[in-house]
Amino acid sequence: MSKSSSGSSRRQRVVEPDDAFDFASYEAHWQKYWAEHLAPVGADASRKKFYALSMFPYPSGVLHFGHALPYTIIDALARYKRMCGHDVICPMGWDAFGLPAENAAIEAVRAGKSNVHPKTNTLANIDHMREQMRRFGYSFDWEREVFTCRADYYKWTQWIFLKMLERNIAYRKKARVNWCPSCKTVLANEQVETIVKDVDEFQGCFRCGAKVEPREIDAWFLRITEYADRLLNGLSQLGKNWSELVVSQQRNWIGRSEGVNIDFEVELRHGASGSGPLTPPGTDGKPVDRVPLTVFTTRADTVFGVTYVAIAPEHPLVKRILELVDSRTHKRIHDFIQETLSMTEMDRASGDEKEGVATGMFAVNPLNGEKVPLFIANYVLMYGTGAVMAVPAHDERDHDFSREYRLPAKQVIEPTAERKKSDTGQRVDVRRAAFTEPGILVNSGKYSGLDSQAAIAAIAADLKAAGKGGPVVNYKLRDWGISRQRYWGCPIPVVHCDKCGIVPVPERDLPVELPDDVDFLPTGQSPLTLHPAFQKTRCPRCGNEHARRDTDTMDTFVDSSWYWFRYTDAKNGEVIFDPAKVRRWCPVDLYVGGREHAILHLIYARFFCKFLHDIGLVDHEEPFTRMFTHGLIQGESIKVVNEHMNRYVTADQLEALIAQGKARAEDATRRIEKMSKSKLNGADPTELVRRFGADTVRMCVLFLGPAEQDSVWDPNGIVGVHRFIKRWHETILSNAPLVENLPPLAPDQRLGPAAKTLRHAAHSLIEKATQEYEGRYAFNTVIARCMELVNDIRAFITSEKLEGAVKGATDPTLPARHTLDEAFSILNRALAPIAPHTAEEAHRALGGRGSIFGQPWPKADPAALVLDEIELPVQVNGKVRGTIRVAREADAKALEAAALASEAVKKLLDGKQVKKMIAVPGKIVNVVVG
RNA sequence: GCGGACGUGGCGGAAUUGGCAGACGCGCAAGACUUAGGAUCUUGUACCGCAAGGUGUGUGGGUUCAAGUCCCACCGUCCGCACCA
Repeated sequence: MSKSSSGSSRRQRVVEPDDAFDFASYEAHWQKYWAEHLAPVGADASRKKFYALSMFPYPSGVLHFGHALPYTIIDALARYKRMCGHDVICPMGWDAFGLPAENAAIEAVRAGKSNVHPKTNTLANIDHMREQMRRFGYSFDWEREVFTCRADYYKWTQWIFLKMLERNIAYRKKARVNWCPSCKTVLANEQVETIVKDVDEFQGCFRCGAKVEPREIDAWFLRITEYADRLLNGLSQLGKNWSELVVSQQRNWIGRSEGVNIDFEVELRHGASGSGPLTPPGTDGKPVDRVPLTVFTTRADTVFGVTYVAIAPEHPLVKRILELVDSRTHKRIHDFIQETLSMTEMDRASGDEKEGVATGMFAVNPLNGEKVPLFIANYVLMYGTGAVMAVPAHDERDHDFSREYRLPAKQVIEPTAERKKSDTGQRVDVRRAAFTEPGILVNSGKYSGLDSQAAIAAIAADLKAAGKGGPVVNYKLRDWGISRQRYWGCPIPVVHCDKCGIVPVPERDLPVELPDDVDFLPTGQSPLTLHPAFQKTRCPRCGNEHARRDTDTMDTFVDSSWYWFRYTDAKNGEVIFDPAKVRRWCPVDLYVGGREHAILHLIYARFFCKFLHDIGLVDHEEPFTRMFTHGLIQGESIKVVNEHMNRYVTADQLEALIAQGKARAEDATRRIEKMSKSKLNGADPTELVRRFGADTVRMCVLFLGPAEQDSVWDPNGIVGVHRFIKRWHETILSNAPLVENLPPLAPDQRLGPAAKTLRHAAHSLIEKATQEYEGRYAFNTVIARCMELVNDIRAFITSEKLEGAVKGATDPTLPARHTLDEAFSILNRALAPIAPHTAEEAHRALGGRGSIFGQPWPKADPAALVLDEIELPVQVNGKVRGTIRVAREADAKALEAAALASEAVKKLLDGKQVKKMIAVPGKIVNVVVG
């Protein structure tokens, strides 16, 4: 209620900028100037390099707010680094393969439109977006531009694939994959996400949200698991230069766990029945074989508490069991497996019912010789070995399952003495709940009395010695399936030959070009299958005329896993890149991008970098020295639900509806959500650039809040920033004559107190701005300080009465004018990275030649940073009661004296005893009275 | 459940090393200029109180001369992962 009433009072107005402030023409002028005069990159190898990179976009057709923030950040920092004298590259390109273009084309074909080929569309989108970027004043190095959909790029994507094939990093296998029935293609595990719709929770496609289905399919995989440990170790080296969020998510995703493999032995019996007794010895059926069954556990210390063994429905042993069990059991197992496997692995995981079937077989515990029943259970995943030793007493999942099937729990761990003493640790009743903490072993033969950690080590060592297992490391990370049954992607450069099998396309025949004339309407099989001329080829090995090309295309994440290397040598037609150029520019010094790529793109990119390192192409292992993850700019959506309607509206529409009596304020629900067309909560950055200018929009997205935090776009908030830009511009333009052709200061001309204060403000701004641009990236605070300086400057001009005075060497205001001149120059340079057009304009207005980006970044003068006199707070008993003005270098004694002499303290002291005084020079004085 | 982030005025946020909480901006209020203002400028604006003064950074404790900041316990919000044995 209070929310909706405050909402209706907060009127949203259409704010139009002042016509007299002609930012549009000067922005256009400077954009043209930069295009013609930008200093060539890489001209001077003696300068320190800086590689500024932002994630390249998918060319969807329009630049939206999701782009404005990262590109503004990267452009501001690139411009800053150039001013600092670095040799900077800040390239841009296009992640141009992918489903949206293909889907749009399909839609258009179905709607009967023409000229909608994904290629045509994509290239048109790119031209449009490049132009939008120019309007923002982004100083990207367009001569390095890459397009993943062009053969001159994907030739090298294919080349990397061949290198991976050579090294057995790429391989083919039949696998259960996630199939998106709507996109009609395979998704990688990382591309499947949990979707909650109404009350339903299911595994859906990260792109379209459709429920994914499992499918068995022959597909190409990249052996990223081979790199699991290196990917993990690399994370710790990145340290504080990567956000903790990304690092922990990647760590989690790799999911390293150290444990022990233990070989149980299963007695296979012919005619075994799962309905038989569950306690050993199982005697139904005839023994036919004994086979090893390896389980993986992180809690080998609980091995004496095993009361059954469970295997995953996909476990290879299941087939053998089905051949042996009696017909009733066969049917039960068969039905159970059918049911379980019809779900995706992740759906299975999200269900909470633990179910399973007894096989009638028994497994022998290698450590104590006990025979325990063997189950097939839905809660066991094909992780580790796909088999677990179940310990209901010390594992919650096993405990749940054991209750369902009335299996015993046997306690083998006791809390440590220390744990028993604590308030939560004394009572352990394994019949009621599993005790999952580590502790001291009991009922565990010779291991009894050991603590968990020691027992795990001892048991692992003994198993190893006995040849029945030993320590192992497992990962959650799976190999990366890259085959996609879609058209608009990079063809996989292999040939299938009936005689030779899979044959790689020879390097000299690259690229395998994606044909244009393909019927790409989705049928469930790869569109390239329907293109006989593409598919039919000679086997490069045996010359067989009836070989077929692979008709799948690669996951587009492959394309984007190496693009930043190509930027260093984008036009090279001979090799993927000149290693010397990569040595010059890489690793990337700063990579800016969204959190949505924390695991997908960033882990693939790191993997590719390590691979290219291994084949000797690059000499570093981590591609991005610093990763900055920016927040999302969200919008406030308004949904009106009443008897007339149930839909999203804009703020203006809501107002109109209320005025017409068609809605009441309380019918509206406001929510902060990701900007989207359907929710009408978006803002079009290009439209805002037209109305307010690029500098305003650039500054505005940075002023919204700390760049790594999500923030809400407030359509009214832009006016404050726009006003500031105008004020800054106006202040410089109208006061430029005050500092025109200043004669030098004579040695005896000194700054007055106001000038010293202004100088102090200007130089501390340099310190502040430098610190932020160097790495803290709290641009909002830099902007705030610049606003303050403009306010200070204006007040200074008024208070020093600079306007009226005559200029000349004898002008008494000359020192003040010099101070003003310096403050102007500092202000302009501090703002130049963020608002480059206005900074250029201001620089030019003050008589500057060329571009402001030819100017060096200012250095703070230490002398200006210290004031002669400072104001310090005085506390009495910890509460601020007043201030004192003291000399800058006043020591503790002087501070104490000044404090005692101050009115505030005298008044409060009033005869009371001073117990203690704390005086911190330069900070504070605290008087403690009794 | 595990992991991460966060909690400060009407709002976005500042306070980086324990040292004047609320910078800067929005909004709001009053005034100036103006034919007009949704332009521009000036002033005010954490809360309670006429005031003196008091209270105040999610809650409760603690350390300290001094805590938004450090420690302990809790509450809440958001995000990610989630039967990984």
